Amino acid sequence: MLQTIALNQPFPIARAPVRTSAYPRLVPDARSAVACASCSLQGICLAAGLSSKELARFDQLAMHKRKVNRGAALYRNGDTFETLYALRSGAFKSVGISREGNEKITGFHLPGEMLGLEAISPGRHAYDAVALEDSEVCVIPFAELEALAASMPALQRQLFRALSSDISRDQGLMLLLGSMSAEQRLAAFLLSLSRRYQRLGFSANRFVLRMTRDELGNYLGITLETVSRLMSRFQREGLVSVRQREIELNDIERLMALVGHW
Amino acid sequence: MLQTIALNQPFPIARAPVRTSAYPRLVPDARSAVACASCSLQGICLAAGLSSKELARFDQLAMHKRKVNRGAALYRNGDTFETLYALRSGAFKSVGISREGNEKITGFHLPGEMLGLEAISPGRHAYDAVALEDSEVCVIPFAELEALAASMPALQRQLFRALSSDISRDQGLMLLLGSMSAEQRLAAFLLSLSRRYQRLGFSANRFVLRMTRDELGNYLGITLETVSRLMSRFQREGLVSVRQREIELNDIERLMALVGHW
DNA sequence: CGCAATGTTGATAACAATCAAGCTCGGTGG
DNA sequence: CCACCGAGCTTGATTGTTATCAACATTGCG
Repeated sequence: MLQTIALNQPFPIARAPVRTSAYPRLVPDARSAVACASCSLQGICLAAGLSSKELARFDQLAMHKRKVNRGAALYRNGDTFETLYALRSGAFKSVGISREGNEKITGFHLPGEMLGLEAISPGRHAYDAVALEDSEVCVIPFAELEALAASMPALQRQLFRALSSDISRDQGLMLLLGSMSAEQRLAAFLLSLSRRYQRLGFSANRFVLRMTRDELGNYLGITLETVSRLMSRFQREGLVSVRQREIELNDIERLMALVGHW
Repeated sequence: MLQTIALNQPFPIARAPVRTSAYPRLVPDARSAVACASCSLQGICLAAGLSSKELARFDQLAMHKRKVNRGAALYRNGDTFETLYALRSGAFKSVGISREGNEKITGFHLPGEMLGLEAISPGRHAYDAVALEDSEVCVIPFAELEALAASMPALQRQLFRALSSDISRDQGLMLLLGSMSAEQRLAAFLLSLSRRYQRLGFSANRFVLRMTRDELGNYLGITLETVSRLMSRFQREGLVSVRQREIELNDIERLMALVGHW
């Protein structure tokens, strides 16, 4: 049975341990509901806006769940694309790998988000999706989803929305990578995480990073040392409180000012 | 009547003038065909893969064309989203503008590409689409497109593909912005343009940039001075021949080596 | 013909990367 | 239970890339 954690408090406050595995997993819905109808992410995932009758049919399709352990891949670069995934609990990173072995992280994924959308067109995955902690996804066969969408306008629309918002998200990151200083990038990242956790029902100003400094820097296009220095500086200046991966945002206003209202 | 230009030779070779307006527009199909059936971009745009009967219905939908003069906007940040656009001729940039007035270019668009996809989910445009030269687009009302897609699997699939490949494209740019040196960014950009022109039936190693150094640098996340210096250096090293916006790639192999096989 | 926009090149400065050392914490094994 | 080990994190010193500031060149247009 899954451990219950209180909302608005995604990590224990007193003397919390540091290692990732020591933090409670990111589980928006403590009850391990199997049906979409009783899933806490219903309003966020593809199922949003479906009538109860439609939801039942969609449920059929997304019935199959899959657990992915920390460090394991949901899919890998080169795999043929057959299914989309909806993240139920846990967290993932998307990683591109060059022939030289350089890794580049293009995204972090929280519960309620779809994985695999970028592979529809080429028909193959171009990235690895690696679990940052023990996670669970709903498996959604794409061919059947397509067929269902054709007869269910609300679902078709949700799919378009999901794809479109992936594009928006990426363009936001492009702004970040292409025109912000290291300081602005980190501030923007913390603010964006804050919003995402809030949407999931967690606190907007206290959360636990799911990734290492190395992964974070990789994603932001800066080195892990720079991330570390900036965290320290933000703390010195009273913007945040940092204890390893536990983050508390103390002055969201000033963080936004740093980013400069992009 | 539109001016005819030879394929594989998108700019005149001898003593070409510099200003954009002096170059012939980017017009893959010299005949100003109105129907999709006779459009040279048929294999590239949404209409790809439709039967002739389906094409006729789609044609109805995309019948309306719109001309946009150089410097004018097709849509602006904040506009409500109602239609998608397929670029027939010319070129666009997508520009995000912050409250401080900083501009950030998130994409350049060539004929055959769709504009407006990122606005589906929020229902409003988050960027300006500005014509880099006199251009023409097909106007596609989204609500009707959605309805048509529901009854036309091939079209639905094309829409999914278009959305998905936008995501891929953005992620490619994120790799570029997040983990490449200025030199690698420019090389990668030139190679990517080369591929895109080739797909349109133009030469892969001779083309004309549609944007200023400023816009190019903005897009790549580097300054216009750096762009200029790198162009000069690439030329000194025999990688390319540059005369203002006319580019000839002399050593694609070495350019690819620079980028490092991302 | 001269002006405004665009592009090139040089000198200097700033930011972030790299290299390097040491610290913290949690897991592991004696 | 304690000591040690290693992954992850922090901090400092130095270097290098690219931004910034500045001057000048080119070209197309009015």
